[in-house]
Amino acid sequence: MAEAESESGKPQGAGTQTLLRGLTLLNCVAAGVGDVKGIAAHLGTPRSTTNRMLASLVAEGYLHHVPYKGYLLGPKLIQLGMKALEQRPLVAIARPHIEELAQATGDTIHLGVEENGEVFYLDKISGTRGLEMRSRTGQRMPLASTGLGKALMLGMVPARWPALHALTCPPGLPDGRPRPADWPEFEAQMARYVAQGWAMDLEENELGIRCVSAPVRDGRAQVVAAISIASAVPYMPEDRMAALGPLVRATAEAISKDLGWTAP
Amino acid sequence: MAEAESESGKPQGAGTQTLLRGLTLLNCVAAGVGDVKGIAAHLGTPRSTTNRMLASLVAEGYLHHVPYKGYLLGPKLIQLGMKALEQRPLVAIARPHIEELAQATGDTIHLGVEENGEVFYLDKISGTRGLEMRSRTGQRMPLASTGLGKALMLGMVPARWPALHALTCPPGLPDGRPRPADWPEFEAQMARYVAQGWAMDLEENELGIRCVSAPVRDGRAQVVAAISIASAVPYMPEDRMAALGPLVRATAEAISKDLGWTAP
DNA sequence: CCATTTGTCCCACTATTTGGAACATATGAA
DNA sequence: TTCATATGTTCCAAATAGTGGGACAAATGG
Repeated sequence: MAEAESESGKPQGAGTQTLLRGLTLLNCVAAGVGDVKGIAAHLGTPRSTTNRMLASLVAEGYLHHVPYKGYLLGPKLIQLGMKALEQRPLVAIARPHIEELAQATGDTIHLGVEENGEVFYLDKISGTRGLEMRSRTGQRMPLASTGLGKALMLGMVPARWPALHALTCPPGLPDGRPRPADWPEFEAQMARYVAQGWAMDLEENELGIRCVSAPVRDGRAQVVAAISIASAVPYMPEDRMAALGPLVRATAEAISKDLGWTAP
Repeated sequence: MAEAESESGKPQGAGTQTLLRGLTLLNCVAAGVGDVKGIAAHLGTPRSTTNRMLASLVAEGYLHHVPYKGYLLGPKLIQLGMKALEQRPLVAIARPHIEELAQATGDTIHLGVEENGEVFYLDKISGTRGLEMRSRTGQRMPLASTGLGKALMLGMVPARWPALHALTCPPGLPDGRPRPADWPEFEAQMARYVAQGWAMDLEENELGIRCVSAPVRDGRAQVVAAISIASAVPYMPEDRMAALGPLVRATAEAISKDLGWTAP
């Protein structure tokens, strides 16, 4: 079984084939592939091997099994996921701050970090305005089109901006879809955001949704996360955004202080 | 390596040692054991094997690694956990529990969620007492007059109760129709239900039908559903309801645990 | 500075996993 | 009903994937 080896002879994740296969299987099911045949196809394993793993995962509660119907992610994964959130000190530390912010604004608050060139949503407090945002904890989004993402980009060297911007706006993208400004203007905006210490998202990720955001720094002054206040356009006129900017920034700095950061 | 085999000679999760070990490892970390030595001890594996698995899990994002500090659950688990919540086939999960409850009581069992200020029936198991209830899966009912609804209301801020109560009892409602108690008394009842963790419906929705109910919570301790035991008055004297209360509650909590909820 | 714990390699041995095959059962469409 | 297909279940010889001991370097924390 010739496995993919990158260039030199290092067999990436060697010595744990069964484990990695099982985890890939879980991702398969997470992606919505719930039938044995489909799973076996994705994994490249024969039916007998696939069934053996499925049975074990079901027995341990990592999968749900509806006989002759299909497989779904099980309760044990919910438990693990929740624990994973709890264990992130960032989430625990930021909670009280973003709760206060949610209270004060009535809008939806997000907490996220950068991961592999994307935003990773770590926490969300839904606003009290009745409207529900599509965003979800555990979700990923592009950096350049989201408020959170732009705040995270404020902590990177500007040299990385073009690539990230391009990644969000691939050439030949159909019109009519929300997207960030084109490059030269995008760069100008970012420069302004750096200067003021907070960023904006003007319906660039989702039509009708605007937000203001700010970066969170750790003890080494590195940007490690970002928070944002998001709401529907009617609740987010220009002047309100201008007023909220310093507020997100202050909250982000409060969190940063809890992480050991000290104001310059 | 004598593995635990339950009673007869069937080796429980055979053919997936590495996978199950890896998952046990994740649970280890979830339980707060973040050092290699501790993990190896819990698993009963030598350092070399333990490290190999750890490295793979870190590489795939299932664990966080702070070198020479320890291991924490990783972002991939947050993703999977959230997906699991989305996929949560409430009905499938609750089924075995409510079937058991139906078996034990012989009464009609309902499973429902809140939707737009109403109860939405997701599942129903008819009782074995010969009488058939009008309720149907997919049906909607008021919150304040049904057992399910009141259990769902237990998870809301009490500030929402008056509106929901009023919605069920519009002014000028003709007499003789079943209805919940008038406001001050209704509130007193709800307070008692909150305290005991389960609710009652005394022919408030349908004459001749009484039921006891309890809320079901998810991993975030949010009330996401409710279950109820319903039957005709002759089968539901006061003292039986008092006895069934703790039973519905226990069943509801069993379902909650399957959804990732942990007892406070 | 020392005592521990950890990260990283190596490698011979074998227990663990593999995957083909055959059969029983359930599902859904005709 | 029938059929065609997908699924659940078991077996077993082969060999590969995983094991675990050991030796070394590096980092930690007192």
